Amino acid sequence: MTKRATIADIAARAGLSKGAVSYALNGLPGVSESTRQRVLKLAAEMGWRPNSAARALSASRAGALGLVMARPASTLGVEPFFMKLMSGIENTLAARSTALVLQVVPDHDAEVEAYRRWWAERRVDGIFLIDLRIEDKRVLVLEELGLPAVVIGGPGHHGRLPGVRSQAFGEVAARLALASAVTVATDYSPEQGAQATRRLLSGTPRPSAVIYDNDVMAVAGTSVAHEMGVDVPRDLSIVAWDDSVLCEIVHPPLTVLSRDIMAYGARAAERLLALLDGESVGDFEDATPRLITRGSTARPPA
Amino acid sequence: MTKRATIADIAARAGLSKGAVSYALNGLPGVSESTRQRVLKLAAEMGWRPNSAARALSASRAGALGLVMARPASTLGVEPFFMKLMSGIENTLAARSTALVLQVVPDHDAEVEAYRRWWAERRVDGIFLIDLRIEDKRVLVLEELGLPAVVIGGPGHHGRLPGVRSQAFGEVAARLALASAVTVATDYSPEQGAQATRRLLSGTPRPSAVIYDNDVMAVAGTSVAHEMGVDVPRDLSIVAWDDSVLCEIVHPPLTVLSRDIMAYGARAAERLLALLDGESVGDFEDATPRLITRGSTARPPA
DNA sequence: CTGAAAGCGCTTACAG
DNA sequence: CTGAAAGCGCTTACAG
Repeated sequence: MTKRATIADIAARAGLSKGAVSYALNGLPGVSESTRQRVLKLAAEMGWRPNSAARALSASRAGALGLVMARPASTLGVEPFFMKLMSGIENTLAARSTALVLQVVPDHDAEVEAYRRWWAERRVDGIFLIDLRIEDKRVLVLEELGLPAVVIGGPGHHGRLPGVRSQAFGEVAARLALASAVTVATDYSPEQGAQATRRLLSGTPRPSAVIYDNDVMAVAGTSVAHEMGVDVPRDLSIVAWDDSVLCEIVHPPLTVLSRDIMAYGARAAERLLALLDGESVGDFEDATPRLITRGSTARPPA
Repeated sequence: MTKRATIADIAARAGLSKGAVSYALNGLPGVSESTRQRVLKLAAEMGWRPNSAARALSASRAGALGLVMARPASTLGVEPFFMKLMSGIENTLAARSTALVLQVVPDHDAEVEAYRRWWAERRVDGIFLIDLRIEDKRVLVLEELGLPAVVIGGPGHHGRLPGVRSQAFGEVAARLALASAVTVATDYSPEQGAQATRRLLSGTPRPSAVIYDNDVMAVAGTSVAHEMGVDVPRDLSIVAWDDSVLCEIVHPPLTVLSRDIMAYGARAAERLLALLDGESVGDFEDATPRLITRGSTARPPA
């Protein structure tokens, strides 16, 4: 096992004090440009990287950010959204030598517990908060603890207020003079997606189109249509909100609203880092979705 | 923002030295049972938790384990395997106050870079290594760095030697006197799964059954069969290795080989923790899969 | 059984 | 522009 270089090692080699080396390494004023260059070169040669614990202890910051996913075990991992989000966050953090600490818990109570523990242990400097609800108790806890947080709209919760979308849906339906426009609430699981579809397709009048709030429900709904002998897209158009490979591989491939989720995660990470640097960051917009037309949508028969 | 309690605070309240409090808190010999109880009670009252940085610095261990996923951005998140695995790992770690640090990178080179960085920064005490190949360079790097690791078989790489399965497949085929038993290599993406299926179904004799090494390929393959007018399961039986909601929601629902991935992750975490405690842990077996028969398999017509 | 002290590897005022 | 020193909150020999 190789040996790790410390600031003391660099100081000894450079004939400087540890303090001077620290200033040089951190780009702080107080050392001449020539010494700084010399120190930087030595540090690179010796493969020096700051000991995260030592820096965290002395600088009172963990150098890590936290993300808790509250999800029942059964639905875990069915939404590609989260892996992509994490990847986006993570790319940005790595460039700033900040770690992402992840915890998966069954519900919001456990999530709050995780925040309290992280705070008490000084594990993380800030939090990515997902699936925000109205009057969310998690927000209160984070404020009480003084843990900076950035809110990320998850699948199905695009931005801060889920209700906004149902309202917009209603308004557009009215503007287009649709005969009817129904919103059905689900828990985003394929089971409930299938069930809601079955109910809708059994009613009269039968809808000519359904928009699903995630990819798994859309795929489940497509399957239900098949079973019931409803042809997609001739008798029923289907749109999935948030694309994924799933939507491409089913038959017919689904028309989707697609967002660049990795970019979204990256922007959220930049936001949180800026917040920690003391910059005041306003609310930020969700990624704007793009419509990708595939095989599941068609003009209804006249 | 509430104030964090430190060992010094407890010591002051208890009228003890910091050292004594530390011994009491860590269950070390050297304090009377009554003082220990008193200290424990005080600590709980004051909501004390060890400062992770301080403990890491003095004890020379990070209190965190790392998992790097090397995946091209495009296929990220399509396999539910990883979220479940992380969740299993994570549950076990949380109980031992150990954090899971995650990094997503595009390839193995970047993965190795991440290990070096983590090592230099003392970010993690050990590594969960996934998708092991034969003569994997990552193993060498981890050994060189002295970073303990536990190998986890990922989707498609069940255990240490992918090749073992093709061989077993051939042997069983011979034993059952099958006319032919072909193995096609893919990159586990739905695209290649679809492509391989198309090729197989266009050949003569057309196979009566296909076993896919993950869920997405199986779903893609089912779609291809539909397109080509091959009825599943009458003309073609399909089995997916590793269950997921996907397999349940497509039409017909797929017969699968299912493993309890969360439990598998939990066991891997126990292994790695034991390794760090200096116990010698042997190789451990992959989770044994269970066959769940659904609608995609049938006896071929005589 | 307990206390006083050094040390982990950094950062950061404070003197020179 | 640079050096010596204290401190972050723990752990851990070492004396008593």
